[in-house]
Amino acid sequence: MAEADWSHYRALEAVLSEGSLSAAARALGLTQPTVGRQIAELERRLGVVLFTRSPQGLHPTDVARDLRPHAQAMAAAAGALARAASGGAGEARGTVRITASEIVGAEVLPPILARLARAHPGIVIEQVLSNQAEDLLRGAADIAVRMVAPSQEALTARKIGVVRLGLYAHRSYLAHRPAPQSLEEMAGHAIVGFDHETPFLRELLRRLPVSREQFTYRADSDLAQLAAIRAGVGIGFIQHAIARRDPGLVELLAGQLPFELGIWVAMHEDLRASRRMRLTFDALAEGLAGYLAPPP
Amino acid sequence: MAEADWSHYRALEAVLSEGSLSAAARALGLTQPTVGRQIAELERRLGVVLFTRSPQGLHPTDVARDLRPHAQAMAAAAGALARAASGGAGEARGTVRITASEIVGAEVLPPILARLARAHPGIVIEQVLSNQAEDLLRGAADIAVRMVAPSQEALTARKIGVVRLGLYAHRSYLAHRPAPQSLEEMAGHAIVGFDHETPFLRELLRRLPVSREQFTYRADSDLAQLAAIRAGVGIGFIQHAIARRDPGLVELLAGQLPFELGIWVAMHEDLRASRRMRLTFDALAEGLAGYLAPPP
DNA sequence: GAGTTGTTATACGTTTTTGTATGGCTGAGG
DNA sequence: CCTCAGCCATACAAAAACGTATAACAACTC
Repeated sequence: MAEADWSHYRALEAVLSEGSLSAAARALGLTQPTVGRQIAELERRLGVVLFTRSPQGLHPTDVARDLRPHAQAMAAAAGALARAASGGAGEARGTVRITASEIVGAEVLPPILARLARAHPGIVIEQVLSNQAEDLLRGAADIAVRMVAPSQEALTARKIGVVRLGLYAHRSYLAHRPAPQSLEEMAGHAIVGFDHETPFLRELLRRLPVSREQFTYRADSDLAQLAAIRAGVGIGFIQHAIARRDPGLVELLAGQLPFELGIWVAMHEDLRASRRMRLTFDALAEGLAGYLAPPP
Repeated sequence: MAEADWSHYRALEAVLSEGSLSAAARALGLTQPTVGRQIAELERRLGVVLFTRSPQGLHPTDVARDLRPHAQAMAAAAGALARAASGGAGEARGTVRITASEIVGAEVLPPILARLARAHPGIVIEQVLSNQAEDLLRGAADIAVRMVAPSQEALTARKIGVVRLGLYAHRSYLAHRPAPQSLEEMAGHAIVGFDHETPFLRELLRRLPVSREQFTYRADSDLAQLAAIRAGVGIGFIQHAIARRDPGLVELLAGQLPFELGIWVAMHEDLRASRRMRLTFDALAEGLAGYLAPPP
């Protein structure tokens, strides 16, 4: 089996991600004929048809779909390598890629990262906001802030504490609908919730007398949900510390529905050797601990 | 940060593995000036010094050492990609890479794989014999036979059963030393054991009244240990099913020291879509079950 | 239906990369 | 001490890859 050029794998990954030769060429800083030739050469080397050509783009074959996770793993590793090289091990300089949930990344981390940036101007932060936790080992990110315990080995993880959640609605919603006074009264209300099944959602449905049909607003994006609650679309869960910032939000059934999630910071243990990784890890742990501490 | 050519990463991985530009060039099927230029270009792009040149080869800097795991991750993913492309998903054809311990790979698997090869001549088997279990997710192997429960997510694992171990020595050893009749009499004997600390070794030391100093023969290779016991060097643990094949081996303290290990077959769940992967997985599971079943 | 924007495919000149052929250097073995 | 085998660096010609320009086609907008 003739080992193919790794550059061709990169072209494959780009075409699979972007959906066409032209788009992949733009993403890679190359031209469309070049990417087209690389794909053709790769097909020749592998002895496999990867795409069916069409004027509105390429259509990946089953084989190409099978190859995609491997190509993405290569891309993740390549990114991790470039980041690792972006600063000497002993310097507070270089790039650090952080993954966190959308809520945490947009509502909680910014002030923490701002302090870090002031203290260490040489550190460049890249944020990846997603609810998928799968990618620390693959190198898609260096440090993760997660609401589930990191189960994987070879990870340095620290549990920071727990975030408490409560049910909230905006005044504008409560102007039309009386606030529920008990769990039972939730039955008729509009609820802002998730589109896809998640462990969090299953736990929620187990404890609340609501049905899926009551989720009158659904969005995969937690930030969109938060915005929807703030806009008065319906009732939903918000972290207390975030809800407190908006005086228009009213807590419902206070104390009747205790809900909390653990919060962890994790990174690959190999990265402890790097000063900027340790600094960022510690800044996140310390900053999140301050966020969790109840206000005076 | 100018994204570097992935081919240069490949050159970096090869130079780190092989130790010199010339050796890397041979491994890659290129020439020494080419690899040298690629490394120089990579250093320029990353803005980092990777190697200190010397007449007896290159010496990697600290930075290069930090980059190595990422480069290896890329190499593993590239290999997995090439294997995935080596046969259509629906065909019993292509390459499958199996990792197992040395003992299992050399003593147990061959007949199982021989049956598989007869039934499906299109499947090409690559074996990696090592005691490190870390590499299924990274793509360094497709299927693993392991003596520890696979803890990682995204893995399809099946527990086959348990292998029972016993203490054995060869007749030629017992000709000079009387066979121990109790655990206490083990104290003076020569023991064939492991060089490095392993979970297995710690468990062993906990249960046996022996000290590290009694390990008169140490080897990291389990196969070397097995050969040493067969040659009469000393006493050691062997799987019953393997020991039974050599009439010169005598079991010691039979029944007094029950020792067993679970055995699992695992692969990444993405690979279930491939027919040759499923076939190999099932052949391993079935063959190992037959190996574990006690003879009539 | 004409025009715009998207796509892939092909032809050709140029740039870049690669290989071959060197030379110089160090360390091991006779 | 000398030779030999390993290594890296450099010079130059050959080969491969790249970009530009262009054609052909589909879909969507006006």
